[in-house]
Amino acid sequence: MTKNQISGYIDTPIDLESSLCGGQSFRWMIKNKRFRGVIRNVIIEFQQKDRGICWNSYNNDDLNFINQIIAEYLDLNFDLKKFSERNLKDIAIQSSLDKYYGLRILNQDPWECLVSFICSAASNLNKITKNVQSIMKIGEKIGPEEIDYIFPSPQKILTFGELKLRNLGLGFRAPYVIDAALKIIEEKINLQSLKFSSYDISKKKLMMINGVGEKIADCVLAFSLNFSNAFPVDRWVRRSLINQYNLSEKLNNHELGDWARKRFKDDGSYVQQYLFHNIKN
DNA sequence: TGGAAGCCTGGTGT
DNA sequence: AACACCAGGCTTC
Repeated sequence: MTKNQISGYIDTPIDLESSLCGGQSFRWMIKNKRFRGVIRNVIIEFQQKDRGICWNSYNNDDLNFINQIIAEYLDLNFDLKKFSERNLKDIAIQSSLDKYYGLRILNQDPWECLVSFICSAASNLNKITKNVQSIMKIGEKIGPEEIDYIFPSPQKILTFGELKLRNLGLGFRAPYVIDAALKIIEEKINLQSLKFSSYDISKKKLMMINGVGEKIADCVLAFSLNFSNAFPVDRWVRRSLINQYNLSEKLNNHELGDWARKRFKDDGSYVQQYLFHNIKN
């Protein structure tokens, strides 16, 4: 038997709290200042340490692989310093950077991300987390902790059924999750392939799913499909845009999103998260 | 074609 | 204590 447990250190500013538990992902558990979760079937723990973070993996000891999936998940190729420099004159972005420097856009599994944000409709962080974590437990348990599950496949969720999803507390969102699972099983949508389509086409495809409108589609595009120009507009970001950039209350969320995508381009997803955190907390 | 009601349900405020 | 009201949105009318 191998030990299966390895660790490492990443010397880059990463704010674990805002990145992992700030509303992009809902499956990280904090215990003794350690953030535990599952990335690509590998159980990982992160902890803030000195200028960066340290990590442990528990069911995989392939160092190259772990380094690679962590770098991908935490978007380590994105240069926050340059991001800040590009937006030096933007007071709203700078004031948020002061507080949340190290907040990063995650690269999550698209299926898990899609289900999570379908659950987010008219909900709140606590409730979404409960919903997502109970769905997660439909999947395979791979470790001793409460959080150590592989997120269930579309087929598994479909088999589990709408009624039981309702009973987990999803409410009116349950049939939406089922519709998403169905469209993926029937290959009407291939989430992985969306990475290689344009922003507009990928977004339209996602919005074919019942319960997925512009906001949820943008979240999935930004937080799991690597579309850095995606800019989800919820009521908080709406308020932030109107206040900080002096925009009219009369603009609807679609128009605000268009405005932001034009203005921030490939910084969009980062700008959105920084504005979101700054207005919420 | 825009705008508001309705949807599940847990949490918060009164 | 019980009750209204709302929440990181979408669909329907």
